[in-house]
Amino acid sequence: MGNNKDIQNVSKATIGRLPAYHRYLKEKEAAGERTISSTAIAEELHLNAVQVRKDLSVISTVAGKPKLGFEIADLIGDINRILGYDNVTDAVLVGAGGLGSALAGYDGFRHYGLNIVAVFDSDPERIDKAVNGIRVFDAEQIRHLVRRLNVLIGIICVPKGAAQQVADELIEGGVRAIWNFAPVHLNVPENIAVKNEDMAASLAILSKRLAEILNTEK
Amino acid sequence: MGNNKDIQNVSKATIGRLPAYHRYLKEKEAAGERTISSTAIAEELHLNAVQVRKDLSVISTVAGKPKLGFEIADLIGDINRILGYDNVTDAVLVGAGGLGSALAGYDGFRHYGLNIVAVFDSDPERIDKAVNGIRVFDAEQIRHLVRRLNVLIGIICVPKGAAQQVADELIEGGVRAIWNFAPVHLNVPENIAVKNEDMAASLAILSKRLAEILNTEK
DNA sequence: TAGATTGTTAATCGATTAACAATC
DNA sequence: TAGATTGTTAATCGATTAACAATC
Repeated sequence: MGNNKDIQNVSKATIGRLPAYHRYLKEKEAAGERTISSTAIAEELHLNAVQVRKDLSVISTVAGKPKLGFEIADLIGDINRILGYDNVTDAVLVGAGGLGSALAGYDGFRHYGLNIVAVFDSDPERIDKAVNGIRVFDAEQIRHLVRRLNVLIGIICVPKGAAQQVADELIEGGVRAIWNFAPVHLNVPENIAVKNEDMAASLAILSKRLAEILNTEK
Repeated sequence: MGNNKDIQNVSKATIGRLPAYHRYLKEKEAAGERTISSTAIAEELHLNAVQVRKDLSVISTVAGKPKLGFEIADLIGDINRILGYDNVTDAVLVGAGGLGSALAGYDGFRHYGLNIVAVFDSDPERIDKAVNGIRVFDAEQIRHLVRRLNVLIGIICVPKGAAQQVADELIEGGVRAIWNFAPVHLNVPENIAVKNEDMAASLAILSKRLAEILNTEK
């Protein structure tokens, strides 16, 4: 049903900017500041001030004050609540290769409310070892363990040939959201959320901007 | 000034979809198919067929044929050319930690025309070792080596506290595009392209979709 | 008070989708 | 030929930005 100020009533574009606001606000808070204006945020993050104000109006429970701006602590609290940063969500990660191990080893996810409870791999060399203190299980166990641990989020870091099958098994186990780092499109039922981390797409967009910049110089 | 069919005349949204088309077309080509319809692509990638057709019309040099569709080989060639997949661009990577090493170790970048020629780190333990056959240099050398190697793209995989300084040094060395994996906003001159790989933003968007899905079920 | 800053309505922009004629 | 499919114009949608009144 949902609170008026919850994640569902916030546009995808705004949601995507909230983590950047959060980081900046945390920085300012650590520096001892108490209030901040939309203008200041916009300037720092190279955004339009009206856009920042609109974003904040959608998520903030405490209005800003003309001349003063917003209470930093209030805004941080609002973003924490909307993005679920203060309640932990469990996830499993499949694929203990380079990227998978790096992600499992990244403690920063905790700040985003994400807790990786198990890692899976099919290589006997890796099974039963640990990555950053998280045990690596046999990939055969995915369905079984995901169900038992009642996990809703799965992170896929396997080579592209294995990704679809891993996705199927995660879903069979009960996962409802997949964060996919493998360079393939996954076919999943429509009641499953997928977010592709498409490095090739990012690189393409960077290349376009580079081409534009180099071109305007001539 | 630029060909009519080049990266600059293609919208950002379209550019972001090209890598997915490319992967799918390669798959079909490997399976021995010769032609493909926009409908088939749209169905597989869960896109709108008109959107696919429009994307293809912007990038293709050879028109599709009613009833038949497009020549797969032609489309692959067009995307290769537009995204620069068949000419190699050199890049350097800074930060040989978990994520940096994983990226340096990912040979898939070669297919995207990206060639990492040097890695930098400030940890003496890592300097002069190699990651995936790429030598790790002292981060002190960034400016010097980037200039000597004439590299235009820098990839940042250092902890957030070090990212801004690394960016500054890369730019001083002559880098014009930065692919930033550190969770910080970088301040750079406006003639420098930056693409932030913001994991927190991706996770936030995935969480939103998950919340929606779970909610419609009740 | 004067002016910086908020919050909102309206205008603009870019991207997606619908409708449909052209054609192999 | 009939029908699947392309290519394009117009309509819609979502997000950004401009304009401006409200207010601390």
